[in-house]
Amino acid sequence: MKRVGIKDVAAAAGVSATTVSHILNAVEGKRINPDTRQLVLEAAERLGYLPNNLARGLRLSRSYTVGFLSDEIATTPHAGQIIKGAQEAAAERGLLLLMLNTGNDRELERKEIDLLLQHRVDGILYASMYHRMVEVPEQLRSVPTVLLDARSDDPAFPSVVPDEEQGGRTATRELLAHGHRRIGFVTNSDDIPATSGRLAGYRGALAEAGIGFDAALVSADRSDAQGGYRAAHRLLDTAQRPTALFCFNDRMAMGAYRAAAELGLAIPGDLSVIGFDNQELISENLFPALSTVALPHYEMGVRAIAQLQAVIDAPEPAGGPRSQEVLHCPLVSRDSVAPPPRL
Amino acid sequence: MKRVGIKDVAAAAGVSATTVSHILNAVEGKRINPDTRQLVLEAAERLGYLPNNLARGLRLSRSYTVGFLSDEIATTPHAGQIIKGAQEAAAERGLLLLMLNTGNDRELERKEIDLLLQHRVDGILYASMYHRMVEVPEQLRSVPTVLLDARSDDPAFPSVVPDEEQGGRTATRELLAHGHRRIGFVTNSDDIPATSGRLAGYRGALAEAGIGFDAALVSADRSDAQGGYRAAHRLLDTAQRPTALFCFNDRMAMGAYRAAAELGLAIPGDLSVIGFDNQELISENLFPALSTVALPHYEMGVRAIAQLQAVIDAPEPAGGPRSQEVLHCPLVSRDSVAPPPRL
DNA sequence: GACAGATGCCAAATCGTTTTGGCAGCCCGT
DNA sequence: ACGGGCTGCCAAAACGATTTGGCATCTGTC
Repeated sequence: MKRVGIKDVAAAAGVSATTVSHILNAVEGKRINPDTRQLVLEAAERLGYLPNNLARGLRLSRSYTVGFLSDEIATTPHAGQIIKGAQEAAAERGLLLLMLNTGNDRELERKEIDLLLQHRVDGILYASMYHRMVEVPEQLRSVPTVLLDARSDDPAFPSVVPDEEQGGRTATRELLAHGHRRIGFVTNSDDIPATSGRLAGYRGALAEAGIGFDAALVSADRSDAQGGYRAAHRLLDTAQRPTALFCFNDRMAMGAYRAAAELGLAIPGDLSVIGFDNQELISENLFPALSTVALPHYEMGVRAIAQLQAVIDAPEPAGGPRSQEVLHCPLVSRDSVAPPPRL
Repeated sequence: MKRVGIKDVAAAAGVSATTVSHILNAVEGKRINPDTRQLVLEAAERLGYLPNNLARGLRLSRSYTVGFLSDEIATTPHAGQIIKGAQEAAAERGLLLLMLNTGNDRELERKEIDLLLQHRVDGILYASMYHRMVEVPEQLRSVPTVLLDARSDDPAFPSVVPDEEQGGRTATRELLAHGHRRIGFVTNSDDIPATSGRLAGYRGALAEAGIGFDAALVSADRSDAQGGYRAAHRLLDTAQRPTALFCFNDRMAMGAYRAAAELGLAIPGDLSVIGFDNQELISENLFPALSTVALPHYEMGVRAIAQLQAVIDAPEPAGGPRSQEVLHCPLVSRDSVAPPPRL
């Protein structure tokens, strides 16, 4: 089952392979008789000709392929949207995504990058499954690379990350807009951009509203449902309990729901809750459905490919720093936020 | 930044490209002086030689690349594990995964397959994000293809799917083993293998235990938390209410939890609940943590690659039917199942 | 009718591998 | 000293596209 090549098309159309190539690639500055063009296009169509990308790539030193290298694809459902965004944006540009994940194994990572280089990828998306600082492997200096949901100290690498601070501000403003003044922050204590950024956003929004920051309203614990449950309990068990909770993520919010239920507090009647991440599996299935702030995963994938394209097109624009893109985190309003109870 | 080629290695080692190729590929039946071999290996290492896969593929008509074509990568977090399994199994064989998703757009799918064929993939994994019957596109007949989490009426395509019936039996047996006799089944009414298979498993396990099937114990609704909530309510509001609930999936189980809470039923003290799918985001974060049956996503990815490899190695073994693999769904025991309450 | 410039096409080189079919030496037995 | 069989290597031809540098043929002008 031999595939048809350019020569088959040439033979069928009665011209040379050169001419077929010129026509199919719409080469500039080549004069082609309209009749011949028609003949060739028809022959190609009829034979179902598909150019062999390997041969093409060999000649052009271009594989039309991009490596997508991520630390852990599996741990979070977000992965899907990032990949989808990158994949669709890539496809629009005629690029295909070569997926690999390293499992945070540095040695494996080295081998995988070698594999990608063997395949002569046009560029690499170095992705993290949660927003963090990374140490970019040396090998990636030799190939166009964009950091996805990650940043490096080295400004030579473009990056695309979510705007955690704006997200935190948005969440807090949403609660303020409903009239809340005592707003608890259920957070965690990891040293990652999400933690510091969302806290900064929380404080910023309070300051805008002329509300002083009260450390007693911030409670940190593990960033899962258990942690959220405990942290929320600590805040709600106080005499002057907050009327609203901003939770670091949806999992912690899920725990806060349970704490509220135990205390007989109705959401959102007695207590408003807002989450972060928009993990639909949780936020849509909780009762009442959880208002939250979404991470722009799809958009991040799209932007990363756009950045990569830019680097590929303009390899070294003066060695200057590359674009560090920060993406907006939109509010997703559901049913867990309402005005505070009347006293 | 020219990459080093086989000729550079040859020059550095003072031999011909032919010899380098023979040595690096450990070609059989070629006599090589150990000293020369050493020399070449060192030169290759020193120069950081990486073979150009495009050139290699062109010569061998083999791209060492596999297409992963799925309908909707985004809708379910399971996707990650399938991809991970496939990716790791592929990497072990020196294969890279080319990811594409069609969004159930038949026209887009056609174009994407063409793209994969242009890239001369060695084979294609045609994946679905939930177990179902599919109509395989004609184009896939010309390239080794394996169906992943999907089946076709055409036995020419090997497939890998989960054993829904065994899963349903396993879940039900777990409840029976704890002493339950009145077991409700919270299910849905879609016409998919999961629905019929899990029901069959439920009935099978009951029969094994000598318990008659009671249609009043089966309640169908939408397959999300809302649906689970309603279906569970219907079962629990009866006079002779079941002591345990087998839920079609973890989302429905999440709804069942809420129904139980409303009725003042403690889990697992008053009511045992078991789910299906093992969506960790839910099952681990519910309180108490949800016992459930896992879909073997990772394993499915691995097996699909193994099957694909088999097809690639033995293109047409007599036109006979290909292997239809059905994978075991293991029990994941957490805290939501206990013996029934004493009357 | 001859010449210049356009027009329309093609032959051959190239990209970096693998693979086929040798070709020199060398050793050995006679 | 000579022929034969090993040993160890290499030259050249693929693979299927793109690109460079023409080369005929035609058209119009004088």
